Amino acid sequence: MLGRSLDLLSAFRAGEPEVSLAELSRRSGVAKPTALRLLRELTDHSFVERTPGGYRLGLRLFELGQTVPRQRDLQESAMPILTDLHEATRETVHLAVADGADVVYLQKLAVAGSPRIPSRLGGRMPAHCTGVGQALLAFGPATVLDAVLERGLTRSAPRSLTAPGLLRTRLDRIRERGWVEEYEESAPGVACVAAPVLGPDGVALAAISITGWANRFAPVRVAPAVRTAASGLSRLLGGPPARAR
Amino acid sequence: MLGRSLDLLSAFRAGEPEVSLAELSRRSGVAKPTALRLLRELTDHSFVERTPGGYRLGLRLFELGQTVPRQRDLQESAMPILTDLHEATRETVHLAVADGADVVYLQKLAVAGSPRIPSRLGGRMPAHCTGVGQALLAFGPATVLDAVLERGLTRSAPRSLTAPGLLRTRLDRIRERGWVEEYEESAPGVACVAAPVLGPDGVALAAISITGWANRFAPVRVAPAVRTAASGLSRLLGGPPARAR
DNA sequence: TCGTGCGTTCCACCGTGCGAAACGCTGCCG
DNA sequence: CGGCAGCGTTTCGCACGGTGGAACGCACGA
Repeated sequence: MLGRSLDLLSAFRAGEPEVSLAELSRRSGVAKPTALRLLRELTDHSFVERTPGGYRLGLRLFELGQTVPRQRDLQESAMPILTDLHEATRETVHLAVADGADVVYLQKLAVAGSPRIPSRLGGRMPAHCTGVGQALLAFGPATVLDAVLERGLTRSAPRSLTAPGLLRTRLDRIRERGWVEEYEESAPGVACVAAPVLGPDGVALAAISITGWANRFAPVRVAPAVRTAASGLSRLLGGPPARAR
Repeated sequence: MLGRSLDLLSAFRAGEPEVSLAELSRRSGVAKPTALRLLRELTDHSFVERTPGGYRLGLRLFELGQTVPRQRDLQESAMPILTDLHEATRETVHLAVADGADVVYLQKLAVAGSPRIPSRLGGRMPAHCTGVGQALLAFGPATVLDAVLERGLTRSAPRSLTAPGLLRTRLDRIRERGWVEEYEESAPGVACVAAPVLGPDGVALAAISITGWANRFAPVRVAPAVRTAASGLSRLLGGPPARAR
């Protein structure tokens, strides 16, 4: 019963104001009578809300979501640093962690006029085709890279890396420099600079990035700011400053 | 089974890095073997994570929490307005909605040096002793006031309103002025100005507030800015501008 | 060394969850 | 206007599966 309920919760999608019971049943594979019963119980606990046209996720999930320690602790420590970086560079700033073969965005400070990049607060993207992801692949636990290679390198943009050998070469380069310069790999026309946030054991537990239009964005110019921000956060979390040459 | 799982999820508290299985069992009333089984299944789906000393809520809940339509749609529309208000006044800004007899904070933009107020993003507080709550009580659906009166008026600060009659008088005054001036009712030394955000039917569906130290905070001075912000958001959401005399 | 409380396993004891089939309703299309 | 498709909901036969008291082994602290 629990498994089915969690399947139902996972059948909701970001950006949909409401979803019908029949559609939730189809997406989750849970039979309609069962889905109806489970959704009623989830509604009683405010995890789901009934709407005229069906159902939507409930406010209770937002409340619980805001108490997840892995997000909350990191985001609280990072916020002043991310705000400074955002004001100093006037570009979109991200904080992300690795989860399986993906990165999950714990914070995103956008800017009016900046590119409409596919990243979303609370959303996830394949690690190999984002700047923060490549920082985590290079400096994070080996399990992240294993997961990426096992799943295979999907293509998010025309210039996404899809060959494992090229990815390894790229990661070696990133380890040398200490930061990532990603160019049109997550979306066309978009460039990104990222740096890892290291924990007490010297392994990356998060990454920070700046993203902007490739045609007006000099990565070499903003890299010092990103690295300073990442080092500052590393220090706050008890780690060494980000390594570099 | 589902009810117990949701009870377990609700047994976690904000700010706790991890909780033991025994403690979760005590708080939720679920027997230890049952709690163990359910936590294992929740861990398999990433709703919960195992830690050295017990368990913590998992990143999946943060992800789902960020796709709750009622929070996401409102917060996305409000963000530019809240950011402007935050920069213009340099005080702490909140966006909240009503839920039962409480308000839930959908957004909070804090300021260095501002009072450490008990509100927390994703957190909830009794509606009657917050500025946003009083705005929602005055201009929101009657069900919110009913819920507050039914639960009774708890005291969050020495100056909290606890008499139903006084609350009604206060709400009448708020309806006349169109905005809330709350003075040390949520926490000592803290003042707040709030205004309702009206939906297409003219009923408040959210509220915006500014909070700061009472000794340096002239509510009459910042009230126009809060009301302008609330009116702007009302218009965006298809409602009339906030009423006032 | 002993006591306490932890996480975990065992197992007897009950329910309870599941989904196919069917129903009544609504909206759309010919 | 009638027929059809798909919806939300109910019924009910059919299995399992969930529950928690008791007990265990372990770790920690006094």
